[in-house]
Amino acid sequence: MTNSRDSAIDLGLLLPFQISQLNSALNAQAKVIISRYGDLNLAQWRIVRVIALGIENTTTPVRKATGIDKSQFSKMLSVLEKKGYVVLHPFESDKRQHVIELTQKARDAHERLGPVLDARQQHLIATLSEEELAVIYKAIRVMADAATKTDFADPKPIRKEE
Amino acid sequence: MTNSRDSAIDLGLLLPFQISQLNSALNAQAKVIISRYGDLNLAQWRIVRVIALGIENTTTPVRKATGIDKSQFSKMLSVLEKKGYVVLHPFESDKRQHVIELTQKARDAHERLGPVLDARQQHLIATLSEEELAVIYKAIRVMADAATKTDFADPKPIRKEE
DNA sequence: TCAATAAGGTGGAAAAGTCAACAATCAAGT
DNA sequence: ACTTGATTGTTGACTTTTCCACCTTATTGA
Repeated sequence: MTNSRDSAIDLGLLLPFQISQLNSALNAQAKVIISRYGDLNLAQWRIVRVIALGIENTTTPVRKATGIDKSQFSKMLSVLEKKGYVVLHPFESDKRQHVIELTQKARDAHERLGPVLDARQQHLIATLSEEELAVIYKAIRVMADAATKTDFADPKPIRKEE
Repeated sequence: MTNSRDSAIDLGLLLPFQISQLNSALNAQAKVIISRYGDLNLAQWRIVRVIALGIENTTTPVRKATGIDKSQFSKMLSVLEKKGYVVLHPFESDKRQHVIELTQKARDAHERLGPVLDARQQHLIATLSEEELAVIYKAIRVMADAATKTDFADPKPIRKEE
């Protein structure tokens, strides 16, 4: 399990499969690292990070930036509030939304964890060149776009019995 | 949700995050396609496929090839057995394991779905060149390997309070 | 042969994620 | 101002996934 030679990644199988495997490994790694530095889970950490980086600070944009389902986002946000990582303020421009403000606790957590995760990112891409990274970013965009279609080449229209 | 422009994929954020997003999109796509052709879920389908392709046919190697957690693997396998996709035989070389045999039903399912998923794969990589694909496969290997470490560069040895 | 250790499988609990219904709000037109 | 339709966030039920502790089988080494 800790050795990639055991996994299907070396079997030359299909790409989505390999990406799934890679994602699992990355998730597990992130989870271990994050839990070592506090009591946030991955989703919660991502919310904190998006806000700490100043990317967004109101609910809907943060939710979309993190890619979290709105149901889970609502739950995670209330957990963050309970644990004292965020304070929610009314958002005057749209009273359905909230402005999310990080507490000192959240900023501290971000300052401790951020560098560690940056180091991890460096570690992940250490052996890849700029050009290769550019290819990867492009491929992610292309495939994410292609993944939105489910009705492409059906070899046969299919009538099945069960 | 169906439009990648709304997601973090365009935000230039960290790689693991983007991979996670991509994986979600691919999963959702695969789920739709597979459910259209039968009553298997992704994990079950992968088990069937690994066996149908003749890669492995005993429990532990199949489990490792599919990358599924051993607990879930056990459950999925018994579901497959109940639904009549596989028959389990004792494995004389190691009585803890089983030999997994596909039924005709499973082979039929594989013959129907395989080509569809091949078409999907083609669709996903349609705009990528051979060289780019090679880079991607390499990057997946490299990152999957790098993801097995959790104790690399700690910027500071860290003494934390909680 | 007999412990001791490792590996596989199982089942239950916990966590994460999904889905559908609902109320509040907004935007746009009338 | 009023109505209609869409968006947002919340909640609770439900499903899926992940984690963990236990038991059985193998393997190793006295």
